[in-house]
Amino acid sequence: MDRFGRLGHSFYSQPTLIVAELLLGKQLVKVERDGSTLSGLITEVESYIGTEDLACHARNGRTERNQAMFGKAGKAYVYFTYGIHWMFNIVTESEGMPSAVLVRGVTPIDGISTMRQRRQSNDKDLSNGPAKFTQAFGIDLRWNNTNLCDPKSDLYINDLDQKTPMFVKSPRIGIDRTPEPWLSKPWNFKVIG
DNA sequence: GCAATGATACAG
DNA sequence: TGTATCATTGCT
Repeated sequence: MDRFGRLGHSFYSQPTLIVAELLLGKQLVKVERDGSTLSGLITEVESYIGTEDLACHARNGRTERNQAMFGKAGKAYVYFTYGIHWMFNIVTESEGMPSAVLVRGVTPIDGISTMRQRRQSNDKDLSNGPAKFTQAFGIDLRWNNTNLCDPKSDLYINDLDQKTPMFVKSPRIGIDRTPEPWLSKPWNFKVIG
């Protein structure tokens, strides 16, 4: 599982759009308390870049909710929204520059039976959305600020040493009230097929 | 097309 | 302290 190695801080500290593109096709892994493993290949990501980006949660500066984004690259920023859903982001750039990549979908690889238990859906809808994915993987506030680079952390991303798959760029999803030019920035990357 | 469901942010 | 909003999902 860990054969190709966990991605480290130097990977995540690259410019956000670079990290976002390179994350496509990488293997997101979570080790459960019982020792079993959940994993999936990242299929869709979205970038939120700094205080200038008016769609980014850090647009109004640091708050209790978004403080993880101001931390080191490679840490998780997890937040609750719509009263129901958890969202999982990976912090990018240098410390103090609040930017992150939202994981919006993965293709399940390991632990599919666990994902089926946690979600009541057909296999197609197991993890093909930002909150579907966190529910399938059991990710919530407890993973906020988790350092994905730490060899001891139960959540990390594995470099499979594969070429970045073909993908399309689109405007970001669900940010309708964001003013231009940020509304139209093609910062949603989605693998084709 | 819209309800669910509650934390967050900001106005007053 | 009140309330509009929300980086969504699932059902009608």
